[in-house]
Amino acid sequence: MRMAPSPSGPLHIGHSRMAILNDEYVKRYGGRLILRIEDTNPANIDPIAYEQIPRDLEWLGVNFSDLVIQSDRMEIYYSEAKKLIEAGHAYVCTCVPDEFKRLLLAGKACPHRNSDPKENSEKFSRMINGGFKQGEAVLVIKTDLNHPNPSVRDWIAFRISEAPHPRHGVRYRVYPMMNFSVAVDDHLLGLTHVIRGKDHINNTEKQKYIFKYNSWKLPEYYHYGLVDFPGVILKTSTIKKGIANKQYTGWDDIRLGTILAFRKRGFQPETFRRYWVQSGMREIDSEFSVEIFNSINKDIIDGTTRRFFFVPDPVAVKITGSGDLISKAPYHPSKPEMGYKEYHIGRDPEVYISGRDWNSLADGTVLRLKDLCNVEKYGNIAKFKGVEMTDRKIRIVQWCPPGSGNFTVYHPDGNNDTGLIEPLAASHRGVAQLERYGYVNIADSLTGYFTHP
RNA sequence: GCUCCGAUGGUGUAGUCCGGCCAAGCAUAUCGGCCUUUCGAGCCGACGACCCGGGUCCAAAUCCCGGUCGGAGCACCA
Repeated sequence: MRMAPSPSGPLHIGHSRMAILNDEYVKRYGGRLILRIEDTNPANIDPIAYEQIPRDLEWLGVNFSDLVIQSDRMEIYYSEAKKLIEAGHAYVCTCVPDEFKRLLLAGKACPHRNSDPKENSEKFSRMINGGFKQGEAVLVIKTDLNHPNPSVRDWIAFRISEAPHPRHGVRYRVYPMMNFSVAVDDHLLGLTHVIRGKDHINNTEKQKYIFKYNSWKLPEYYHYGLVDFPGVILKTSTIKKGIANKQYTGWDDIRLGTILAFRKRGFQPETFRRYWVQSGMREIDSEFSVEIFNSINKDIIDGTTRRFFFVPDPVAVKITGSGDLISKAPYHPSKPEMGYKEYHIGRDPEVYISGRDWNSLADGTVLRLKDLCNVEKYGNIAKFKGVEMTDRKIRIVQWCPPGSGNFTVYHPDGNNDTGLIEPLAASHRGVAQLERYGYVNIADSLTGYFTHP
């Protein structure tokens, strides 16, 4: 099995399906999993990817047994190409690109198609040695000029790219196209099964010619359907542009669909795995369900997540007529073993309640400050009405004690909420449930990232 | 346009290869109820689907044909 991302940037949630499906297959049935970085287009490489892709995979719990970098295997591709040229299965074409296309669409041979292997070998060497400029010559694999799908007809295997390569600089100028290097590597690395997206079905057709010409054994191919991620920003070029012009803070900006962003929001690796395993390998296209993804994550974290109070849009409220007030509550309502939080806030304290609650209540309404006491609202005064829970039907709200710090929660839709957070939460790190608000990854005493409701 | 692929409730899926045990399972969402000092979690219940039309067959979500809709690819990206 193998995963073959292009190193145009860190992995995003779309890649995670490919990685997890392959990994899951190996975990269940045995075998090896190769991470093959496909960096054969020097113009579209972000060096950060060489480091970050393995890190993303590690975080996802995907264990690969080998790491292969295609640009380190150029000599192999060259020698495989020469073999095909000598066998008469490939030729160097120096037509202008438009002419080449026109002929193929018409199902006609280009004038170079029948040149003899010797001449082609020589021209290919000239390509490698700099005898042609970018765009002047390509190596083409002969297939079938009458193939019903025009894109499968004689396809390009190598082209010249003068862009410097982040790993090799200007050492190479002739790079294999994905269909060539993929076919060669899939065979040479001993691949028995290939799982990849349905968008590669046509590529599989093309790659089969390489296997046929070499009499190589074909792997089993599986193509899963495409997933639409509504509203999720995945496109590498968009992200890069956004980072460059400061619209995004980086690859881990929580508005993005990168693995880094989900991680920052407090999603668990296991969530990705469960989601993609549940989605299966059907060839049907589908829409990513944030709802289900969130629900899986909640299921995983709810039982171990501490509860805290966050008060967005706070208003100060003076409690009158109370004795010394003490609030003591478990960090998790059904897990007392997780410990308790406790505040001693004295007599007639000033506390903070969300304006969203307080302002929606009429004077004279009795409400309960959770784990503290009942009060009756009068303007900005809360008349103390006892600490005992007497009526379960009244509104129960979260509140913050004196001394609570400012806190901002950033949401993936770009909005944020500011307010106060209770002192014990400000020193907590990681995902917590902010009661009646949602799950939030507390990054520091001032900042949290919204996970999901 | 051409080539290929697909179609199960709001959403994600199981079942389709080898027709009957599918008057269609699960999850999520929604709605009720219970429980709970969170609008969280848990428990119970309800709602809700085999794209359409033909055919084969004792029997079709499952096989065949036609249609419709949707998707992918279409050449110096991976």
